[in-house]
Amino acid sequence: MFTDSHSPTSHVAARQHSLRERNLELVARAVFDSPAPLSRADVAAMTGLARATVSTLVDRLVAGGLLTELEPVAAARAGRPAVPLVPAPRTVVGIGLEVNIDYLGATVLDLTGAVVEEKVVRGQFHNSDAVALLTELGRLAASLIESCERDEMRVAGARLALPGLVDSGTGLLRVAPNLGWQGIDPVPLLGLDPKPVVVANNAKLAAVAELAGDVPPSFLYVTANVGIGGAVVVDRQLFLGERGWSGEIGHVVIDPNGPLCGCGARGCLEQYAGKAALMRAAGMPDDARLADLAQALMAGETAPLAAMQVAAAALGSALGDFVNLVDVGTVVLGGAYAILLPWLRDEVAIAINDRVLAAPYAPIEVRGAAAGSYAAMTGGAMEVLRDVLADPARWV
Amino acid sequence: MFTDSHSPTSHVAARQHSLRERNLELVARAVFDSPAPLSRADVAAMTGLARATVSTLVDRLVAGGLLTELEPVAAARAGRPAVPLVPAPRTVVGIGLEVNIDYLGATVLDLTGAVVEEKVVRGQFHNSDAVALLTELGRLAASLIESCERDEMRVAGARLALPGLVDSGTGLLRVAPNLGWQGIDPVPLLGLDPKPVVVANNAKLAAVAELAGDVPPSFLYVTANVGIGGAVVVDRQLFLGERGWSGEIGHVVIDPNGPLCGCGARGCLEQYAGKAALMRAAGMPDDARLADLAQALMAGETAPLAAMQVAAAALGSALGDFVNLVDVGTVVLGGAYAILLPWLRDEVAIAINDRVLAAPYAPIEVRGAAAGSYAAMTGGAMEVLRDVLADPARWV
DNA sequence: CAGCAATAGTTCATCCGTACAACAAATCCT
DNA sequence: AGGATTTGTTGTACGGATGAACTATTGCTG
Repeated sequence: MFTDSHSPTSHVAARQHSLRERNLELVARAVFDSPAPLSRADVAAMTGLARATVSTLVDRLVAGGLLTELEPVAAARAGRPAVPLVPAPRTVVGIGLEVNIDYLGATVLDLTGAVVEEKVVRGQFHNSDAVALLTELGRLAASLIESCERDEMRVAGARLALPGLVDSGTGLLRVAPNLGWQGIDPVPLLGLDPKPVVVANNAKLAAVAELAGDVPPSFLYVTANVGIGGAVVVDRQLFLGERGWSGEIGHVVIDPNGPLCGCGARGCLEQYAGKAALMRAAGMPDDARLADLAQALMAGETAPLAAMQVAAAALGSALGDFVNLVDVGTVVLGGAYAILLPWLRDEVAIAINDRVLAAPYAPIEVRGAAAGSYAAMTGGAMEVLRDVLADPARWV
Repeated sequence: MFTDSHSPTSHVAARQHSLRERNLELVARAVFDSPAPLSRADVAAMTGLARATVSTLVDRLVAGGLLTELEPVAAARAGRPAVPLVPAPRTVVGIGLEVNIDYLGATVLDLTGAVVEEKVVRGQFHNSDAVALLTELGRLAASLIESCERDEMRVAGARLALPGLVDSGTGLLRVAPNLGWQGIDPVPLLGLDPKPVVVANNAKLAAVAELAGDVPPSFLYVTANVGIGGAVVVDRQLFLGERGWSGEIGHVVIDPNGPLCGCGARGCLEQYAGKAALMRAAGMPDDARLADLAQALMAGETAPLAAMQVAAAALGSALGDFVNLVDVGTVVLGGAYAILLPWLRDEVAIAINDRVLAAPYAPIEVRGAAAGSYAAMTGGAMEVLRDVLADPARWV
């Protein structure tokens, strides 16, 4: 009755071995987290481990290709110069895959966060053939993997980002309305058998990409491509929900008497702040380009400006509910919203803070996403590398 | 950049000592979780620890008063009879305190989950004096503590449940609208200095009380007293949000053109499914008793029945949004909603499942709360004991 | 009822990983 | 040049888990 959460490791017996694993992780994290390179002595001081212990752990991480020693550089003070430790470039890599409405692609990131390779194929994938596309993406990924392994990099795994409801347990794609896909098991179609591939919703992986920048540990992420996607990040960790379906903000009720939505309900957020709704309200064709809308806005055209007001108010209302329910202090606007930020930010912030009960005590900050295009691909690769860091013992 | 969450312990060096702590926890949990008493050998089999290890750990837990050995009872098979291990009664206890709109009280629970002592004082605390009430509650708690210690029980700590916005970091009560309190630091007012007291919102602690029963590991909890409170439980753990203000479902927008709410916005859930709104819609005085409403409903009176329809639809809509954002498969209705369950459950379930995008793949279950009155007090005491179990090393 | 099989719990030598202290290495300062 | 200072390494000690052997206590069987 008094038992709380069983984290993956918490119901497993702790052996001597576990100490090593945990301290390996601790040391690796210390180096990866630090803005400047650390020495063994620095790590010892930060972690509280003995210098001797840190030394053996670091040696192991270096041998395993997770860390690299730089040339010792004399400090401005007395004493033996320290050996700077940094994440190892181009040894272990993670792969991010994505199918979106107008492109598919793959990116390879190494432990330094550098893009080792990236390939993107543009197209129009509205109502597309899942088997064909995923096979193509699989081939693309396979060529990247081969290239990596030729250069003696170890591929830690891959994450596939899809714009739909993905079951986090089984990896099944329940439905991706904008692709016209449903009931698909995407992993086998990629044909990357020996490599572990995990599937997730693209908004969630895009949110992970924000963690590379200067973002608070907890935030809500909202993005618009064709649909509206959302994600919850708590303490730098994705909050997926029971089955990976959290953050579905697109169909929050704005007005029970509002326009009919594709989902069957009335007055969903998507009918106010979705891309199509936005374009229509701005007096432009549904599939107009975002750049055209931005241009019209900069030109000061009234219909587009009014459309943004409506969208911002709706978005703010939905996000206000979101914050009331989840309580995080920051909202990050990504995708199309990041581009339209100048016309959204203040209005959204006002609407949110109007609705959030706790706002008087701690106002909610609204900001734009830092990660650029292909954020989901990047975030996916990052997630793979986060897993490596969470259990470095597997890789040394 | 690839760093994920730092749980309280995860950035601390693991020493030999940590092994002991973790395995103590593991063994304690195994015994506490098991429906039937376990032997040392059973625990060893379940945890994967060696029998020798389990023996020393169990000895320590028994010596520390967390576990008790029952009389060996011969099994129906060959072999030396096992010594059954069970949670120790009346050794270590947790205290739950609560101030609510019509009562204040304290309860003492031991590790078996039994109520050791409980005291409740009824009253009308709408717009009450915080200092006086908390002083009174403190005195009441002190007498319970004294009584416990006279009987050689160790008091592990206390949780104070308040119907308002509590800052989980500092323990400050920002505002409790129905008590008429704001900007209060409640802990010093209790005057229980040496004992650690943690403050939390009462809906959240009431949700914890549900964990004693047969409830799925993740659920949303909604309760109505005067205001509407909510909580998120994920994997048997309270999800508090960044500052402890999660689950504030009472002011989710139901209709932007709806009635004006005390919070300043329009069409909040509280205006449809709050106790006062409900009574008014039923044609009864705002402060009518719940039993009267239930009786009217059982008598089949039309106005009350219609009121329930409206409330259920609103509640379902808000909960639908909630589930879309947080993704859990179960909703538990507590407080007044538990009593009104027969007139709420089906309507709420239909409304939720109408709105939840993922419902076709996994319908949302709506159920009533199992914990009775004073659920927050009970949940608070349970939380204290959960902390004991999370770190038994501190108590042996 | 004696002897054997089976199961629970304990004892002890061993292994593994961290800690501490002493030491070697490499620099700055005077 | 020599002391001070800091880094990294080496070797011994210690704490905790382990597995095998051992004791304790039962049921089963002839």
